Amino acid sequence: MKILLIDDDSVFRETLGRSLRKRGHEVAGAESQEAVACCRHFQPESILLDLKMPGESGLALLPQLAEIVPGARIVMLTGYGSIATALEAVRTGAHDYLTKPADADQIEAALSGRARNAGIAVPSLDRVEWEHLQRTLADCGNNISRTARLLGIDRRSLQRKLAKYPPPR
Amino acid sequence: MKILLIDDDSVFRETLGRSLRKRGHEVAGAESQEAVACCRHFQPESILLDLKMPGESGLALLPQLAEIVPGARIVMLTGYGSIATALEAVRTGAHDYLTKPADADQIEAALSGRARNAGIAVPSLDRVEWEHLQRTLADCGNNISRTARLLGIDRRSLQRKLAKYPPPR
DNA sequence: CTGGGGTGCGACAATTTGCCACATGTTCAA
DNA sequence: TTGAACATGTGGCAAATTGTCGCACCCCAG
Repeated sequence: MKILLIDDDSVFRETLGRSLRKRGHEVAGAESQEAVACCRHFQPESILLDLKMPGESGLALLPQLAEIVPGARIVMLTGYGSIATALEAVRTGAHDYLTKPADADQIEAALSGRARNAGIAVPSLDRVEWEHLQRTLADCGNNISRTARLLGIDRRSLQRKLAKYPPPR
Repeated sequence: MKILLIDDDSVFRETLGRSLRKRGHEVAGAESQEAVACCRHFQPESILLDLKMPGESGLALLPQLAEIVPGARIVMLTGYGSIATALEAVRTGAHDYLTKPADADQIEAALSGRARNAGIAVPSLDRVEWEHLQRTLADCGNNISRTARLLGIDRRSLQRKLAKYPPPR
């Protein structure tokens, strides 16, 4: 399968690209800038599109890509998910939506359009907390003080949480 | 606008129905059982469908309703929200997806297809924890031990949380 | 330059958790 | 009927987390 990875993080593109090639796919990578051109040349069957990128938002890119390769399966990827953005993505034309961290298996499944996740695993309490926290933090433009106020916890506590989880991921 | 409310909670149907009628809509309500038949007779333009119902899941009902009234706008409603279920709903044919608690304004907006969004109050961390906890607990048939295991916390801690929050709320 | 915000961090008391134990219930199958 | 397996309610305690203050430093509009 011809897959195009669009993400401004080159390390991520490389890592994921390697994994997908091992599985027998033909992979190309691109930053948001080159995305449109690259898509035109490469004519991928599947596209993995990062939602949050410095330059143009993945959401803006989506319609353009869909026009260039109408048959391609487009999957949005984002660091933290919210239902609102997921719906937004799907409405705009995405076929699926994933949140990081997503392993190569999940990504491949989504790109293939294979049904995944029959059983919706119940996330742990910590997991839920972490996701909500990340989402809110992003909404606040990484403003820790404001985030803490919104979440109703002390800034110090937020700092500690942030300092603790990140490493293990 | 002709609106059909499908939810097994009659109180909820009544309350919401009243609000929507005040806004000048023609509203009918139905339980999951009667949903299909009711839909056939009423021929609504919009349908609000509860995702989680005792009998048949809203998800199962969705395709049937869509067939009966192809032009209707179908909005899923659920007590908790997860990206996975939201996508599932949209993939199955829903036009939008809301999570309780949703006020009449939000619901009306969604049913009308108007862009809503804008001010989605950020829930506090405690609030998120509480909701996820309640939802999981319900999934486990109020089995505290199992819930605690799923959530990755100690049974004792869960008990204490349950004992603490309820009163104020 | 000054005040208002934001960030990072140390310290300490107040809470909350994790964990074990024990006494009852319930349920199901031998 | 009896026993094993599992659920629930509680008590107790050490360990971990949180809430709060305080202080130093940055940055930026006034």
